[in-house]
Amino acid sequence: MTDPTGERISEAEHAVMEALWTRSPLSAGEVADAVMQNRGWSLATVKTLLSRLVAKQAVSTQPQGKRFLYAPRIAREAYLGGESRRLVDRLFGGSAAGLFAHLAEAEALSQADLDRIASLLEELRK
Amino acid sequence: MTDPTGERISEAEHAVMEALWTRSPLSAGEVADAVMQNRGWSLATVKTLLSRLVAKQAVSTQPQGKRFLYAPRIAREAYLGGESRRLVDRLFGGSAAGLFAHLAEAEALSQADLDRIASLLEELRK
DNA sequence: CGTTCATGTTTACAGATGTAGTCGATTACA
DNA sequence: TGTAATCGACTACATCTGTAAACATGAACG
Repeated sequence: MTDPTGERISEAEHAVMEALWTRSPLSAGEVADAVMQNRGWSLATVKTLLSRLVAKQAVSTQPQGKRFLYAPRIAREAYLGGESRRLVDRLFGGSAAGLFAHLAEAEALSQADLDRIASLLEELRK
Repeated sequence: MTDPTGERISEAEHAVMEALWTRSPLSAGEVADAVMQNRGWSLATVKTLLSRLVAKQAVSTQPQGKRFLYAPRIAREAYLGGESRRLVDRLFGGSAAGLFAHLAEAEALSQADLDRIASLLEELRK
């Protein structure tokens, strides 16, 4: 529902989504400003990405005078969930614990991560 | 190190890698047999994917008579690590705990996941 | 020895992606 | 009111991906 068509959002498009999740609605120019700080894109590129996102129904437009204001149509949470699940399914046979175990073994977990996870766990099991 | 060039492995290519991680070295035909069970690929497709993986230095070849035997050049662990890290970096600002929190909130964690993670945690903090 | 089978190599081709330029309409400023 | 700055739409184009056919060649079999 939050992802009507299930169309995939590409890496570059995702950067644009992040801008819109941070603040919206925004005009194309504003999105470009926000995004150009990290990626070095030209305004033209940002406009293309916005069009594609609109086509994918991931972003909605609302006319303001003669311009458009763009806003996300899919929630960040839903996107994160989809991507996370896809990874867990593809690489760890759907087991989130598998992913966790892997991160643990690879020592990819900081002490802060461990503390935070421990407290979340406690929450969940209470 | 285990990924000399850092060339990305695509989704389809990954399926071939899984076959080789399961058993190797294998001839192209054997890979095709293994992989065709899940994906419905033709032998031609598998051969293309193998070539691309060889080009990407993700798979090595060793001549056997007139044909090649293919084997993974990058360890599965390294691949999983790379992909997991990429996701965590891109979507959760590098915080594995962020990913965990998300999975937890999305109720994407089964009781088994929780138990397993709890015991892993205990291990780690001991 | 000729024919078929398996294989690696080459070529193909449509769709997705990254990155951007051009153009016509509009708006806002001088 | 003329002119420059904006903006959306369209076009461009190289690369990557998914999917596969065609071809050449050597091997195995009859």
